[in-house]
Amino acid sequence: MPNATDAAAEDASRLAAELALGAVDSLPAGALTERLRAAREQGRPLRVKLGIDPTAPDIHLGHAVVLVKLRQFQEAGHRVVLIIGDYTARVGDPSGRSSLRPMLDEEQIEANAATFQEQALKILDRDPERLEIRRNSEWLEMSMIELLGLLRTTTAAQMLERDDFAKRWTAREPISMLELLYPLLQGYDSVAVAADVELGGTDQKFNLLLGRDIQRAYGQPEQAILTMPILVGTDGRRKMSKSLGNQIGITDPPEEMYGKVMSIPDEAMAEYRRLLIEPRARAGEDGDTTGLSRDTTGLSPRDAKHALARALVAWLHSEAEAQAAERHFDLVVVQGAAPEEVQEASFAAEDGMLHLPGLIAEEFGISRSEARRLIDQGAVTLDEQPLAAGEHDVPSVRADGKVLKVGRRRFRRLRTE
RNA sequence: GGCGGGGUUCCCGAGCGGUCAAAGGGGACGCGCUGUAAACGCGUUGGCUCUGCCUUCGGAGGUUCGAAUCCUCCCCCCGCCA
Repeated sequence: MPNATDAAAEDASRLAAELALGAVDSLPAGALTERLRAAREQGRPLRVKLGIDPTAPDIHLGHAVVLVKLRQFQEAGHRVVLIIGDYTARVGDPSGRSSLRPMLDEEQIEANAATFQEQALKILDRDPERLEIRRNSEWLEMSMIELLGLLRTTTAAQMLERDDFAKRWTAREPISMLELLYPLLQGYDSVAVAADVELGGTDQKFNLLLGRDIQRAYGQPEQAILTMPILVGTDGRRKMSKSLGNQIGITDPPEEMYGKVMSIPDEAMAEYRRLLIEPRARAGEDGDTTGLSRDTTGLSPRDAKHALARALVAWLHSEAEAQAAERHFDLVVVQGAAPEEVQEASFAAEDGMLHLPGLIAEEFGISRSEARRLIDQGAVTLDEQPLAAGEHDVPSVRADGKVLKVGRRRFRRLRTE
């Protein structure tokens, strides 16, 4: 016979399972359930922490994986504490990379922090009951004596447990003091906001767990942690990251976003869908009326990828823009035709001739040499007619009014002055 | 403090007196193919007034007919021992 307490317990564990869906790890076992139960007893929502360092100006789909999960917590009535790591960004976390990243100056961090916040709100529910945004300079701007107190919580041996540190240590590669300090500061963030749960990518596992130790040292209940898979970038192999140039920014313009999604390898589609589309479809908040984001089983890979691209653009922009982006893709990329709108470029002819390398270099910001090479490689056409190798000058009458196409996606409509 | 390794073209990395605008890989770009800006194949990848000329191999000088390669000084990075 289940009494009220048992029923509540069962409820908490069911909810925990649901919230952990899609996560790689929910640690330690049972912790999330326990935190849920404790919060319920105290009649308050969970405080779910995510820290993002504004080291790059934009949020990409890799970040979005975690943000989508946070959104799920919000939908369940909990409170997200988003920490903009304006202070930690100056330290540089090496997680998942093998070298120190450069320290950023204040100005740059400030600019990044502003756009980060704005972009995160595209995904999160901004209701102040559900969202608290903090900057860790609020508490990390601490005195030396406080810092010493923090340092006391951890040993060098503990730090060297971390995988990337251990590797670099054995390989005799440099490990900076700053990097060693980073996880402590992140852990202190958890203390400062009294986090019940902290999310992060799997590369954050060590830092997240260390946060528990630090909370304990400060006499706080320890946070449960949830690690989310690292989304692969458009190359389909390495993690999505700005510095690898394989990222899809959540504010990328519709056409660009659509194209980038279409460029991911087939094998990566399922992961994108599972981490970005399905959680929202389940929650019924993706605003999708076409059903495109739901079931793609049975579709050809091409159609499935189109559906994915469309769903993502519809999510981060709008359904109308997604449709437009799809048309643009079919027209320009698949058919290789000029887009509906082509920018004009006027030119002055000399002796009735147009010198193309000069014009191309100017219009597209490349060198004349490169422009010449493109012509010689048959990459330049006038109204679909390829220019021959060495055909660098053409009679202006042959160019006037025509659509100049350079490579696959650069177009201009030519006009004589 | 002592010893050693290193700074090369977008990135990694070879070169160690001429045949070097400089191997190889990555990336990017182009063409072909294709369901796709996937995969695969081939090609291009310093600039220019382009069968030649100019600029480039941490910086400044020097040796030489000739230097990324040798010498001097300087700047920067890294490891080891203490």
